[in-house]
Amino acid sequence: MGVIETTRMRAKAAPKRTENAPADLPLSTILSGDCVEAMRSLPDNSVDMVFADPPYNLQLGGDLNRPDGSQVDAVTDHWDQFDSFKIYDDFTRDWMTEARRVLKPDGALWVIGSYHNIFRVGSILQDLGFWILNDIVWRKSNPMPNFKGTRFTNAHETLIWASQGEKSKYQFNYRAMKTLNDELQMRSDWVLPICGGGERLKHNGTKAHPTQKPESLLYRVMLATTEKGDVVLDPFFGTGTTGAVAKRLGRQWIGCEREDFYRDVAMKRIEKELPLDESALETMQSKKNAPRVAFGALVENGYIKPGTEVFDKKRKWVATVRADGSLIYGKQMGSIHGLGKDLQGAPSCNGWTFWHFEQDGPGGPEVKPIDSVRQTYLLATED
Amino acid sequence: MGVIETTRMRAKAAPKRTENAPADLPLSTILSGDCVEAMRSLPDNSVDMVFADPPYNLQLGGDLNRPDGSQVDAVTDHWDQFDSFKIYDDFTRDWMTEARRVLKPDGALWVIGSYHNIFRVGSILQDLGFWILNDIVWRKSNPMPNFKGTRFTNAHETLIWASQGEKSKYQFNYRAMKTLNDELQMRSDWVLPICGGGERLKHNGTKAHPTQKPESLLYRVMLATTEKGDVVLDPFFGTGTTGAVAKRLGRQWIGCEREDFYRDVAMKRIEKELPLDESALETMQSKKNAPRVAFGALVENGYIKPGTEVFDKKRKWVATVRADGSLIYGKQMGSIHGLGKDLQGAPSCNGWTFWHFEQDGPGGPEVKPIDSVRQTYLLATED
DNA sequence: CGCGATGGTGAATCACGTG
DNA sequence: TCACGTGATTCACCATCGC
Repeated sequence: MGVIETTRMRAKAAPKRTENAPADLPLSTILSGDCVEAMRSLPDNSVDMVFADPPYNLQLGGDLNRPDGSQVDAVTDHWDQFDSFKIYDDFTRDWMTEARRVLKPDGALWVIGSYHNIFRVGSILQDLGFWILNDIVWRKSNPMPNFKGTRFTNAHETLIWASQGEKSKYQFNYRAMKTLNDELQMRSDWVLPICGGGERLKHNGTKAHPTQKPESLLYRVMLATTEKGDVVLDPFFGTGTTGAVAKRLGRQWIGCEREDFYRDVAMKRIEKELPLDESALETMQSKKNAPRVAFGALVENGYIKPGTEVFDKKRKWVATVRADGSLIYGKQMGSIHGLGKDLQGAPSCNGWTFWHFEQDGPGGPEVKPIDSVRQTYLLATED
Repeated sequence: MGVIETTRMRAKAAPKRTENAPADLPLSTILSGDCVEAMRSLPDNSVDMVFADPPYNLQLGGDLNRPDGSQVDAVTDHWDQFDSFKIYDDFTRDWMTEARRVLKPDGALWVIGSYHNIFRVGSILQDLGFWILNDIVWRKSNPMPNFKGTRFTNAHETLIWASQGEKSKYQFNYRAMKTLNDELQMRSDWVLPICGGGERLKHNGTKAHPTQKPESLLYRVMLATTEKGDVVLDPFFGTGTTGAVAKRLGRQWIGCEREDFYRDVAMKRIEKELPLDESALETMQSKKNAPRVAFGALVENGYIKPGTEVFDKKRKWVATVRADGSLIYGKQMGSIHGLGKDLQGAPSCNGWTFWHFEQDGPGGPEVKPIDSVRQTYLLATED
């Protein structure tokens, strides 16, 4: 599907990720000049993530004044002026096409925008074949009020997270996000303060860049969808928030930035940044990443004896472990997963958490899921 | 600006609004058949607001099961099936063009969608010449989780509020919104629960419509951007939430709906709906222009005595008025808005209508909202 | 009547490797 | 490309029922 015919990146096995990026990548570098030209110098399929904070195409009519008469420092820099939607759309399609080429087949794109541009960006991204995974609302805890009282306070910006295609094996650190959110799934609305205070870069007393993003935003983006050592490309580098957070989190980075002044500010900023040490970078891992253990191996190795009785939480079914690691219940038999599935009449079943057994504990017999034995086995057999 | 040349509706003085709609408008009617055809029967420049909840084009894969094995009842209805983005875009452009014609020059369009369709919708709306005023995020307080742990919980939907053009004199009831939001400017992110419980329409025990919207959402939309007597058109009427809320708030409504069954359900629903009485509506109307009155001023001026007991309609909570105009309930205290909000656990609360008190009347004690005291105060202090 | 346990459900682009 | 086996995975709210 898609209006525009594209070379759809098809599903492939996720390549083994290493901390070593291709030797010809200009890591920790801010490329100068137009970002499309700059990206052309990068090889195909070479970066793990693209984070883009493109110009917003703000259409502010004249100057905006606060009630006290002071003027709002609006985004009126020359790089943000576009004569029409068409020019903005062409610009968007250009940089995004190049970003798509540089991105690995299983890499992901993040773009941030406001209602002025995000609908153009989202549509074009879909037309190019990207597959939207989530739209994320950055809900600002301290937005600028609507001084004139003519609209709702514009209190959020929108991010789009997209993979190269529907079947791509994108990276999502589910467990790390759940941990970060107090053991609840991370939602699509993030409450974060805008960039200010000491974090806001100043030059001669005024803000160095009109739309500097908070580091907390990039922190969450990278923690959620990259691994240590991954390469992050930012085509609109600005003052280098992406680079600073990447360095801190042990990710590699490449930036593109047209303005000499911003490149200067960004490089100085990133040089000052200190990387977190190894132990701090450890995040909660999903069970998906653990090596697979066959239930039969536990029986073979004596962790569970043939003849052991296993049962579900409510003891509705009590089955017996056989020497080959299969279970038997009356005349029905099967693997821990298959038998659990059949007995419940469910579409599927995780036998590791469904079946329990009794074990002697300090205060008498204890009931534990058989998964606890697997954990013990994994610890004991670690290199 | 705009890719497509359109007849831009230019700024005009807002026409004097009356409660009498053009005589040839089919008010309180659900037009049958395709919504584009149905709208063709309506005259140019005749409705004050269009609220549209079009199909989202979800593009779902196979079945989805919860961790407990139960199956998610997905939206797989034929009306949500489109073969390509191009077909969806054409569909969108068609209904929106017709809606634009029917809409008055100073009228406004509201559209709701998710990331599947909202970027297409937003782009096309801009191409047609609509001027986006806000994008509003409906943050669901109780969304469905992401059962497989593959993405962020999709916890919001997006609404776009747009005028016919940049210079249109659209309606925005700033003060009503501020009052509704505990005397803070209403923000672009609204926390509201999804439609469930007694509000969710059922047919033979199952939901009558897969995507029924909560009345609170439409309530806020209409309270913010229409006046009493305004005509609201909903091209995707479904079970008639727009009609029901319009009737309650004293707005006129016209719906379009293809499915006989939904039209039946909607008509029966709206017939049962009771309009708010004049005084309640007058109150809301007057708020827009009324000078702001602090509850504390009423206490200061003796309209309400400190120590007065105030309570919600069901008398679940009985609080006491303190000298500074704050309320106290047990150990909790706050403004009339803040305490009401906290006790209910609601995102916001209009204390003026939430809290009531007893007053001696001709036939014994009467229960009145504290807002009635504000009205008395305003009358007494007029010039 | 209150309280806890239990079960149902909502606009959802919802797994992955092996053969 | 498809079929198959393994196995990872949920939050808030409501309705019902038992005590």
